[in-house]
Amino acid sequence: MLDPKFIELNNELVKEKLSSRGMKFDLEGFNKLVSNRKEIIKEVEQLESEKNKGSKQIGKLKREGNTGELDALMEELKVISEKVKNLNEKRSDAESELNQFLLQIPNIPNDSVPLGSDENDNVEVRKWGEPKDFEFEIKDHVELGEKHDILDLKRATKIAGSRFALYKGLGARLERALINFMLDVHTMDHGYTEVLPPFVANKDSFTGTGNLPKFEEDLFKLKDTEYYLVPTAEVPVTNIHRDEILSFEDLPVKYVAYTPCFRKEAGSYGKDVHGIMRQHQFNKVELVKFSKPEDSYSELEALTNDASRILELLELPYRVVALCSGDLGFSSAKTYDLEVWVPSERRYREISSCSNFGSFQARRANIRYKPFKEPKPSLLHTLNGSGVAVGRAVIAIIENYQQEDGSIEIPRVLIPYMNGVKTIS
RNA sequence: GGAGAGAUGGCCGAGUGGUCGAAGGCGCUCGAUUGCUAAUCGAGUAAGGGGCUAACCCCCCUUCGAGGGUUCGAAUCCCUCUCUCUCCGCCA
Repeated sequence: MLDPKFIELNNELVKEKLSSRGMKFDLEGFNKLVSNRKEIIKEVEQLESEKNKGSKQIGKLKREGNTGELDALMEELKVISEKVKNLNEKRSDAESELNQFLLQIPNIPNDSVPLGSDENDNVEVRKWGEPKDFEFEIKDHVELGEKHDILDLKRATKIAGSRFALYKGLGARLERALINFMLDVHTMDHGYTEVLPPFVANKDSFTGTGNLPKFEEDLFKLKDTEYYLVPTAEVPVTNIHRDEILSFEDLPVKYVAYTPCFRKEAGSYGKDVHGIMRQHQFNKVELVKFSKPEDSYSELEALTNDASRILELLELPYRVVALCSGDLGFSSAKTYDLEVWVPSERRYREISSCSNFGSFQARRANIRYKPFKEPKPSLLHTLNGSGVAVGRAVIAIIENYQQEDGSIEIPRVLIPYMNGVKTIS
């Protein structure tokens, strides 16, 4: 959520920035809502002040035993009280209208974000590793997965439906090995604190991170409850500190969490129907940071590096892409995508998305910190990124590490996590 | 699932219709003092919103788990909900 005061003071900038991400900002509507709210507040507060004074007066008169003017005063206050009641209803209407308006508005892109309208305008920042030249006919992860009986998509469909996976044997172990490997690297080398959060969260949490109210159709809601399955660990982990005030000394706070992620993938019909690229349920190791505002962009660079290091250790070719304004996620001020090389598609595919949300989520979720030597708490900045998506890492490993005989080598760093298994054959 | 108790400021905790935004304590900040990481004394110490302002000061409103109600007036009375704790039952 944007700061209404900031919008008031910078409405041209806001308009321009939002249009860079393809959104038309209704300035007139906004101004109307704001001034409407202020007017009502002024009026109601004046009446309340009158009411309070009168009530105090009554208390005083009663104590003094002076009952002469009581009835008249009480009658008068009754009228005021009625007015206040009515106005307060108007006030809460005005405030929730403004709130609803603000909740629909995406974050403002940072100045460093390249301008553009869609993913074709994203900018490649750097590349690591070389896509391998295979001297034989390669197979995709589905074919290889079935061949070695490590991936059983047919039976997954029987159990649940399409877009679900059943890992078996060394496939299941590979998934688990990756999770443990990633958690170890981020906790031991990168200084993150491991958390294991609930896999469901409530409405307040989803509103805090910006998934609600706008994106309810992407979520699995549990029937007859207020719970939703988490689409990413970002939701429960960012909400760890909702409605809290942290000390500047504690910042940055860095968490890493493994969770499964549940997404309806509404609107992606026909996209990535083959294999496990796009699932209703997938595993992910997520990095989340709470940072001082002045540090958040350097923290974003660091976070992106922490995520890329996983790919480097796995020796998977990847590139880093800066999302353009038009492709930016709703809550994000700046995003880098990490894209891993997928041989069967002969292109890079997203495996991690690292974002700085500025104070956008912090305002919604009311996460603040006490700055050094300043009495008033202020909003901190939140960041997160996948470190990395486990299912897609499995695809990348299976395909990039395939051998001519159809066997799959295990990346060196994973062998200890695979109990010494070096090849799937 | 059954029975009971509770939720107050950063923390602990008093407060059952008006002088309560809230005693007292801890913590923290500042000052004084003692020859030395401590003790003692004094002062200060919630958040959000609105107005004024260049900014501060100041003024006003709201907030005692959340939401409603009664009342001129609610931390205090009534209703609903959420959460926590204790006992019993069940259980990975």
